[in-house]
This record gives sequence, structure tokens and C-alpha cells, in this order.
Amino acid sequence: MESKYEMVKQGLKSEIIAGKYQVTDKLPTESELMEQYKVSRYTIRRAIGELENEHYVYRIQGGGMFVDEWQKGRSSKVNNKMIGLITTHIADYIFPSIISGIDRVISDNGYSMILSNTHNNHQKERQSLIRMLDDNIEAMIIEPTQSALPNPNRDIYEKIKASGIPTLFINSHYEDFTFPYVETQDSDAEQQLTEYLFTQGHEKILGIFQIDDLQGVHRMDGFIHAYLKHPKISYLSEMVMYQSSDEMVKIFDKVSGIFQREDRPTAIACYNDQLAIQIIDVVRSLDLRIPEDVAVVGFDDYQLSKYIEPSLTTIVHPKGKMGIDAGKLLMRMINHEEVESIRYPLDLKIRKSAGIKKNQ
Amino acid sequence: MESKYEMVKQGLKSEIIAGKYQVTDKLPTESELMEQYKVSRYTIRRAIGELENEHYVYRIQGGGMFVDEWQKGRSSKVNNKMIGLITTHIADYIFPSIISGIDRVISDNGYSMILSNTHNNHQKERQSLIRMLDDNIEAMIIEPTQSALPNPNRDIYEKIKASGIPTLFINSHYEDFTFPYVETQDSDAEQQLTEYLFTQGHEKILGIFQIDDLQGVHRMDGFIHAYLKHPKISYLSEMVMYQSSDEMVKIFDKVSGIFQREDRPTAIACYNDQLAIQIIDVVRSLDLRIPEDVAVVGFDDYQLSKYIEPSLTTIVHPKGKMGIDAGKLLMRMINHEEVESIRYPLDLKIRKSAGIKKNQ
DNA sequence: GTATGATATTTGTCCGTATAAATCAACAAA
DNA sequence: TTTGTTGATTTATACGGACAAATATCATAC
Repeated sequence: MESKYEMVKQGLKSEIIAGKYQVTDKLPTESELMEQYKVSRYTIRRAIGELENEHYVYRIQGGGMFVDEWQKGRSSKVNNKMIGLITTHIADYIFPSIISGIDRVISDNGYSMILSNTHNNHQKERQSLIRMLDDNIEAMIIEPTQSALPNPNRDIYEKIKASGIPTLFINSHYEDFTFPYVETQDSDAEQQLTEYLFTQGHEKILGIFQIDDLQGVHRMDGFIHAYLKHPKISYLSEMVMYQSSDEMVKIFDKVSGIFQREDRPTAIACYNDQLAIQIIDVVRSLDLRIPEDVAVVGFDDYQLSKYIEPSLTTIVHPKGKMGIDAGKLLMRMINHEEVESIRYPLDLKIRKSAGIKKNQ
Repeated sequence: MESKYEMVKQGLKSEIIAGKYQVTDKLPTESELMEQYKVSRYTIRRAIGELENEHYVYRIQGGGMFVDEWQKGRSSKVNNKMIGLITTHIADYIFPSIISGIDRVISDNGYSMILSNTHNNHQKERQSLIRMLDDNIEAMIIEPTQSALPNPNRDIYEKIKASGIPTLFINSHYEDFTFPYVETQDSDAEQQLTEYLFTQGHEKILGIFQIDDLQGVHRMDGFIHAYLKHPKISYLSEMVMYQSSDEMVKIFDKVSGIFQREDRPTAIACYNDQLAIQIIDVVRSLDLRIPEDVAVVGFDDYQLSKYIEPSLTTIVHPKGKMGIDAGKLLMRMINHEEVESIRYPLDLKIRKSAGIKKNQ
């Protein structure tokens, strides 16, 4: 009645329950178990296979077999192969490329994705998070909403952490949580971009940054650091900060005001390409030429940026690659494998909106 | 990436969901499956083993393998308020705008969406459909894949029809099913566009159309009809047809050939803006100027089209509005209200790629 | 017609073997 | 110190074979 594989299974199960092997402990290798129980590899694998299904153990190819969190939520751990994706926007700007990258990886692995967007609004983020948990998704990828502000959804993130649902942040991360993330080195890149403007002979530069997400804060940091390296001109820097909830018209008015002054800046470093494209219109409405009168640089290398007139000098955001890497990392997390966060170094893309070097 | 046992598993699962094997039907024996899939017994047993775990089949020793009641226990389960969206692409071209429109409506109504893309491939469409049914979504929006070709997934669509899952087609529709749809009046629009080229003095026009989806076929129809209204010059029309699976390089070569002739056309009507943008490069590589030597028009009013040089004359596709309407219609369908299909009349957007009227 | 039993069929268990893929540790190179 | 490489270890996939156990089939006896 009792088959060999059942005996092996029961043997291991009772050892786990008895505490001989604690959660995350490594179990003996297959070869060792073969020796111990005097059975073939097939039998061992069959026994472990069932224990895996019952969430007593998990296996890592090449790594070994480990004790799973067998006491936790065995209630509704459905195997629905569904991952949740929460982003601030889904169809605008660089997001389609990121989503596409994620999709490619996860659908190769047989997963579907549920999409939800927050419009950069904490309340909507809360709703999205609750829905996702409700829908019993297996893992999550989240782009933080207003990552530079205190997050009112802390309670939910703590719940997620406790539940053990694999969760990965993209584009930025909330600093008070330890989830892995995939993001860009915004500060270094903006510094590089600002340095480039210096080499083009610009000393008075206006920086316009959205500061309710960390990317914006880091970009602003980079801008400031570039100036700090050139203390002689640092007093010439100027900045406008705004939040995503602000009326953009007011920002444009403020910029307009700055550029009507006698001592107006000669260049503008924008939070991103989307803003840069709008700012170009603002500057032009003052009868100033770009790049001759005012140089403009953006950030992200939006698809349109090389087509607009003049084509935009910017920093290249690895959109698609970031999506693919995020997908791969999440798959690893689902398989209990170790992952390390990624921070991409970014490259400058010189086009025409910041002119070419002038001798002076 | 895809292992043999996974292929067997997916194959059988698809057949069960598609209804080839009904509940309590006997499946082929292991030997037969070994023969059918050309794999060893181990592989068959592993595949069936997983299907057994997922309650798709049950086995009786000596008796055989049978289809389990796989629909039970999931129907009333979690996945309510979830709609499925299947499109040919998700992150390219005009799709983000459509998806965004759909999302706006359904998320207002408390729904989430599951995304899946087919890359315009019937096999992938099949997989997507099966996944959706598997996930027990409440309703579906589908952009047909290669809608001008006979559809090999007819069986699944019939099952969907029978199951009563509200289903809406966008962008096109399969003619042999009676699902509601939201689409554009491509033929009329292309006719209008061609007429416009006539008014610009063009008589020899090359039409390049992708003919494996109905939009392409209708656009071609419109092109032909425009010529039929001007019988005196209709012999001057010329066409290149291709399918999405074709190597685009070959199409470009063919077009190159045509434009190296003495009696080359003076204008090109392209299937869509995406193609038009590529064709412009092809024509330019022959040292021909646009629009002076060759006029080029597209279709869809892709976001980039107004930024490229020269800006593209095209037909405006109501992307966002189509998405919103599709969402609204689907909500009505879920509430068992009557809906009527929508066919949008489209407007011409004159820019610079087809020049301005020459007096002659 | 029904019951019985022999035989064939079909799934269950188990072994040995082989190759691939991932990981890890140790070492070498920069 | 860091980075890349190599080889050993470990799990993953896959094949083929063997026998056991349960069921199905069918001829035979009653």
C-alpha cells in the first residue's frame, strides 16, 4: 500500500514539521537522499515534487532544495500565473516600451498581466493595490506614485511584504521598503547633461524639475552637483520646481517671466522630454530661437524627441531593456531565486536642441 | 524555452478548453499520445500529471484518463470585474491610445484588464483566447488577427459565443461571427484620400496595401474605387500587396524597382503611417524628393506623423475615442443592454507630404 | 442471459542513463 | 578589490525498459 515515494515524502514532511529542517534551510541533495533512502532518483524527485506542490519545499536548479514557508497562507495560494502591473500611466510617453518589454518576458513564461494605472495619484494607487491583492495575483511590478512624498499606502505595502508576494519596483522605489527595484542613475546622468551644457558655453542654466517623484529629485541633485563642481558660476544657476498636481500653465508663466528678463538664462534643463517639448513652445512664443538663443535639453529620449524640430538633446532611458530585465527579475523572484536591484548608467544623446559648441 | 512536456500539456489543455474533449470524455491512452506527440511515456505522464493537479483531468488505473470538471469551482470564484483585451500589438503605433481609452472607461466602472497580444499571429491568438477563458474573465475586447484570412480559431470563437461572454471586436471584425464591433470606414476614407491626390494633379499612383487584415483590404478597395470613378486614368494605377508575414525588405525592393522606371508613379498611397514613414526613406534613397518628386500619404494619423519631415498627409484614426466607445459598449453588454456596432467616418488631415496644389 | 475466468489493455511505480541548464566556489587576470 | 573564467555540483528534462495493479474485453460454461 505504501509506495516508496510516499514513504520518502512522509519522511521528509515529518522532518520538516518536526523542525529538523527550518524554513529556507537547504535539504540534502538528491544524491544524498538516494543514498539515505536507498531508492532511485526518480523516487526522490517524485516525492519532492509532491512536497513542492504542497508548498513544503521549493527547488532552485543548480542551487538545491529548500524548505518553503509551509505554515503560511496555504489557504488560497492559487496557481493562476497572473502578475499585476501598476504604473503611473500606461499608454503615454515611455511606458508602452516598458510594458512591452515586461510582456515579452512574462508571456514567454506563461504568465498574463493585469494592468492598472494610478495617474500619479496616491488614492488611485491604493485602489489599484487593493484590487491586485484581491485578484490573487502571483507577483507584482509597481512603478511608485509620487515616490518623493511620504506614502500614505504604507500599510498596504507592509501587508504585501508580509504576505511574501514577489514585488518589484521599476523606475524608482520607495526608500522605506526593501523591495528590489530596477531604476536609472538619474543624478549622474543629469550631472553629465549639465556638464555638457557647460562645455557648450552655457553658464546661466534654468533647471525645471518635477519634485514629487524621486527621479525628479535625483535629476535636480545632478543639476546642482554639476554646478557645485564649478563654484565660480554656481551663483548663476536657477531652478523652478513643481509637482505633478500643479497647473502646468502656471509653470509656463513662471518660465515665461524668467525669459523676459534682461539677464535671462541661455539654457534650460528639463525634468523630461515631455516637458522639454512643451517648454520649447513656451520659449518660442517669446520670439526666442532654439538653440541659437536658448538651448533646451530633456531626459528619457522619448520616441518623438528625435523627430521634433530641433531634435532634442537628451539622456537615453533604457525603456525596453528595463521592461525585459524587470520581467526576468520577477520570474526569478517567483522561483525564490536571489535577485539584485539594477541601476542603469545612462548615456547622453546629443542632437540639435542644445546647439554645437561656440567659440567665445 | 518551451519544454516538451509543457507543449503536450498546453496542447491537451487547449483541446479540453476548446471543447474537443468534453467533461467525462475519455482522453487518448498514453501510448496513443506518445505516438501523436512523438515523445516518451515519461513526458506524457508528466504533462498529464500537471493537468491532473490543475483539475483538468483525472485518471483511473487500468481504465483510462478522463476530462475533469475543470470549469467548476472557478466560475463563481475570484475573477469578477476583470475584462480581457487581446490586440495584435500592445505598445506600438496607435495601440497605446486605444488601450488607454478602454482603460479609462472600464477602470471608472471598477474593472481591471488583462492584456494579451498576438503579434498578428493566429497561433498566438489561439493561446491568448484560451488563456482568457482559462482566467474566467467577465468580458472581452478583441482586435482580430489577420482578419482577412480564414480564421483557424473558429472553434474557440463559437465556444465564446455559446458561453455568452460579452465580446466586442475593435478595429475590424471577423465576418463570419455576429459579435458587435467598433471600427473605421476605411474604404470611404481611402477613396477620399486618393481623390485628394487626384486634385493635386497626380494620376499615376502606387498603392501599397497589407491585405491580410480587413482594414488593408478595405483601404485597397477605396483606392480602386477612386480610380473607377475616373475611368480615363484608371489604367495608370498600380498596386503592391503584401502580408504581415512578408519580409518588408522585399516590398521595399519592389517599390525601389518601380521608382527606378522612366514612367514611375508620382504618388504613393500607403497602407498606414508606419509603412509611409518607411517608404519615405526608400524613396529618398533613390534621390527623389518628397513631396516635389513623389507625394506620399499614409493612414491612421500616427503620433509621429506630424513631426516627421515632411509632415505626413493622412487619415485621422479616432484611436482614443474608439477605445472609450469600446469600453462603454462593453459595459453595456455586461449589463445585458442592447448595443449597436459603430463605424466611424474618417477625416482627411492634409499636411505636407503630398504637396500643395500645383497649377498645371 | 448471466457468471466466470483468461487475456489484453491501460495506468502506476520504479530503475538506469544521458544531456542540458543553472549555480557555486575557487582561481586567475585586470 | 573587482571582474571574468573554469570546473564541479546540483537540479531539470528526457528517453527507454521493466513489472505491478487495476480495468476492460471477450470467449466459455452454466
